[in-house]
Amino acid sequence: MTDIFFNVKKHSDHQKFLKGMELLYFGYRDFISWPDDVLQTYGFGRAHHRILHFVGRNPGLKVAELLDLLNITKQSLSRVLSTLVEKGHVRQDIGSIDRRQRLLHLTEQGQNLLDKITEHQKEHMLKAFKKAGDQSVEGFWKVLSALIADENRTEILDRVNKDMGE
Amino acid sequence: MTDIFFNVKKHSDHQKFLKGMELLYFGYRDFISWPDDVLQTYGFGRAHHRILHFVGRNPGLKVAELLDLLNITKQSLSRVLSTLVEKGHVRQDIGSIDRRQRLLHLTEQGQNLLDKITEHQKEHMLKAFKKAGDQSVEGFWKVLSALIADENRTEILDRVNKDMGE
DNA sequence: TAAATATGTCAACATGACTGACATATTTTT
DNA sequence: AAAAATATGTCAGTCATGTTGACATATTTA
Repeated sequence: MTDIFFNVKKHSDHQKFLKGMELLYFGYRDFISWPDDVLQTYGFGRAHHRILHFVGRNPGLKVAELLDLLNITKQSLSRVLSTLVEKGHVRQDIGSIDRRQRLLHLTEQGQNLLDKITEHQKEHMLKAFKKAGDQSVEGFWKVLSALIADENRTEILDRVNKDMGE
Repeated sequence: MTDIFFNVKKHSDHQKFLKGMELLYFGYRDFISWPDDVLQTYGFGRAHHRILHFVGRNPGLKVAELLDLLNITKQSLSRVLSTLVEKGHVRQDIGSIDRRQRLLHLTEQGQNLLDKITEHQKEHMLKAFKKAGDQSVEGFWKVLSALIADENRTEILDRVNKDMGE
């Protein structure tokens, strides 16, 4: 990579912004599209992947917590979650303290599917991390954290950092 | 920010991947949603914003080049582009050498709209950059560049780096 | 003159989001 | 004990943005 293009001091504020948003757009677009083919073979889409991921990361997550985390409506969640439950990838346990609650877990089948979906995406991201270098990865995390809306940041960072960096 | 959570050496590969993808998801989601309200007052969406942006960045862009850059179909582009042309934000010039081509430019009105849409998003991103620090911004750019699919990277980086870092 | 190319349009479909209202089951409050 | 509140699910309709495949016009190239 031509280092001059990554030298922040040779960029005006406007140029920094343009480069930031364009790289974010293309990097995100390409990264997020990686699992599309695998998802499609199961009749699933990106929203299904998202549910599988966050339920896997937070076993016992309540439906209301998931709605809040993903910032989507009940209808949006229900449409996708129902399919995952029906097909046996997610199971809903009744809350032991509050039996109205539905606590979400991946089934073994769901975990296997998630692993399969994630496999190449993980490989791709780790390869990108290796190429960019450890310090760049730390910077990447810092900028992204700072891009998260103030009102969401604390909760999101708590969840993202769960069980790591200790 | 608690530095320990950004210490890459205290993360396994799996943890690096999880943190990367989750921060990318939330950072992108929140950042991209900023202009939604302004867009909506014009009856526009994110796809309109995208067209305005890339046409503004590449005056004289051919329709086919835009299709290739955004990796979408003619139908998708046409639906959105037509509206922008009809409402006077984009104009199509006939190519002087090849009169079949349509060369896209923002009108003054379109540039004004783009400036308005972009204003708070830019402020937000620059604020995030300031918070994270110059070295983090360089890392951010490097990781995102490496996340772009191999087959897209050269062309995208050429366009992104146009007129900057010299 | 025929073939190829650049672009536009059409209708139908898919995915994933939203609104607003209504429903059941359970817990909490009165 | 009854009413109110809460957790979740469902419904129908709507919207944004993507795709497919076919067909069209205008222009350039062979």
